[in-house]
Amino acid sequence: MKFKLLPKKFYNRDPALVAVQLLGKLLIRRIDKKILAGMIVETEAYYGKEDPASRAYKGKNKISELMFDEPGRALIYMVHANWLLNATCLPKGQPGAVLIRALEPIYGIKEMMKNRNTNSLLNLTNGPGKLTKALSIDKSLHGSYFYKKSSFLQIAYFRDIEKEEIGFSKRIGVSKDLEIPLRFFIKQNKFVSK
DNA sequence: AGGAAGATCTACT
DNA sequence: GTAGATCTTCCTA
Repeated sequence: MKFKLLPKKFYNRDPALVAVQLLGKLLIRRIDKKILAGMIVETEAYYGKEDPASRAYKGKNKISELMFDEPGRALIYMVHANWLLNATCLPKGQPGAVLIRALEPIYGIKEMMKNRNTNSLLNLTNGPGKLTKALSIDKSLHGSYFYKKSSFLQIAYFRDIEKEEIGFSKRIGVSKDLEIPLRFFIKQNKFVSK
């Protein structure tokens, strides 16, 4: 299977814009010669010092460091016993990231079910911690380049999403959110978390 | 060395 | 709808 990967410059923009445009794209996890992949159906945007919910709110630390790095890299860290997957945005020096919150499973569904130890398709990847487990994503993939052919973690073009299909709301599970909605999802998709 | 926090998940009512 | 479990990183001493 051949996929056209998103170029680096795709990520070199405002996180909210990248978050919207990541909807309908394919997240690919390569393991040996197998692939596990799902369509991105839900995202959230995070900023820097003006965003109290951001890891980069208080400047750099080991986790947020990568948010200041070049765009198009995988930022992975643990919260509440779950690995969360983000894509870095904005040019080097400016912090920004998009959290991938939910996928619609496309390839390797059997394998994902094994990883998650469940038979329920609907509950396979409908949450940030669930999708990382389903695709066996962990700290070892931290810093991967989404746009490189050699990466084990990639994002490719898949489906076009119309403006009318996109819904938005405030971010979920965030104690101090901003006033503007920064969560984006595909309306009427069954795999969006509630 | 120890404790607290955190962008969650599951199971239960 | 909510309580409890779970684990890694960071902060303070």
